[in-house]
Amino acid sequence: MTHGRQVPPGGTLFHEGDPVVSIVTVTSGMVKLYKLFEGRRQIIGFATQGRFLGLGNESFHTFSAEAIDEVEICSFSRDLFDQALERFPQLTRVLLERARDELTTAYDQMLLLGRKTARERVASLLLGLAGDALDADAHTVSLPMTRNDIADYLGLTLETVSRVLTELRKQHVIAMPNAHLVEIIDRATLSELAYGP
Amino acid sequence: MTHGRQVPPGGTLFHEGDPVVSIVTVTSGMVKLYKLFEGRRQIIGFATQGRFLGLGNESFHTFSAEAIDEVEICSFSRDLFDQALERFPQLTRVLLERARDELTTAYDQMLLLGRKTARERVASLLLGLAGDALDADAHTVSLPMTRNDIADYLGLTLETVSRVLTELRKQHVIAMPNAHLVEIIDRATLSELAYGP
DNA sequence: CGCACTCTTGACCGCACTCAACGTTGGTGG
DNA sequence: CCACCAACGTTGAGTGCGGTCAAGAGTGCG
Repeated sequence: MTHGRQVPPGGTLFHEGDPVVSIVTVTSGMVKLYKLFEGRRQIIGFATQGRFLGLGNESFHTFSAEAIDEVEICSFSRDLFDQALERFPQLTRVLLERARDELTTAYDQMLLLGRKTARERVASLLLGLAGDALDADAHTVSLPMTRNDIADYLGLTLETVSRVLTELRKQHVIAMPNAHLVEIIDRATLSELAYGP
Repeated sequence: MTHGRQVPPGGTLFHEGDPVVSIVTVTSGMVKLYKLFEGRRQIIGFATQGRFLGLGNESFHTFSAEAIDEVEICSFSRDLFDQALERFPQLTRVLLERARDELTTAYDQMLLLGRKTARERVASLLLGLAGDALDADAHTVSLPMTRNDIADYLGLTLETVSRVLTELRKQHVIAMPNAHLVEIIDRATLSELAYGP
């Protein structure tokens, strides 16, 4: 069966280790995907409109998923999904391409987590979200997640995230109309921080 | 065309950004896969026997690959690979499954890089390599790579890696017949460090 | 209004990094 | 065969970036 659903902020879609009973796609809103270890949390990605959670065919979820704001999702039962794969073999290719994309971003994130400074990490996030936006070169970036979420995504603490944002603001690299909206003022500086010269 | 080749230690298989001209699998030896940023290096994985480098169909390599010890590889031309995908559609499924596996390990590594201490990172590496070994529960782990390679894989410095290994040795968690061979003595402690209780 | 939650800012701390010296090992050529 | 050297690994001393702890300032909701 296919089936739409609303999930309120903070609502759980599934947990790591849960058996995969249905394939989920995000219709609107933002979902955080994370893993836990000894009370510590690593957010491995933020999923927005159009994103598959998982790539089908796995038995258990390898991460947890939780709504950040009001989220709409669409679920297919595994059976239906598997039937679709039988009927439209091309679909496997599409999934493979998705997997490739996710691997590429995962590798980029490993570089960030292993080798970038706090400033560079925040700059990378801002440009990453700016690029994700529908309007490709948007000057404003929305940050619906909390500072804690950002920290757990970037391998930092919420205080460090806050300090870096303040610093970038004072240096007129960004402006912040409010705590969850960033205007990119000096994209060149941000880009050099995130990706080098 | 398909085509086997030997690569000496330190030899380059390809660089990040190079166009993908052939699909490469590792036949023997160990290859390090890495990305560079501003002179810093992040090793995203070590590939051993049987591993595909890349998952076909991408235009450019997303990481560099370099031999650690004496390596044998087998390359297929892209054309041949694409033909095989046409003829044996099931192959796409196999690739998708590989991609899933690599994503799972990438997510685990993101947790490690973002949220684990130096001790926990080294313990994770040792148990990871022990699990990779053909003999599943081998209690000796081979470390053909340098301390620098290990550091760049774990998001640490070579000095920290060396210090942690020394510490684990002094605490009789491991023994080291030589610098590139580790005997696991207290697997329980190692496992608790790496994966929690 | 009051409570709870988030964000910001400050003071201090500590884990891992940096810099430096020394030890070990393996390869090379006299 | 051994002296030399370069690469790698280990260890020590000191530093600093980001973490921890704590206080205060918004902000939104019942």
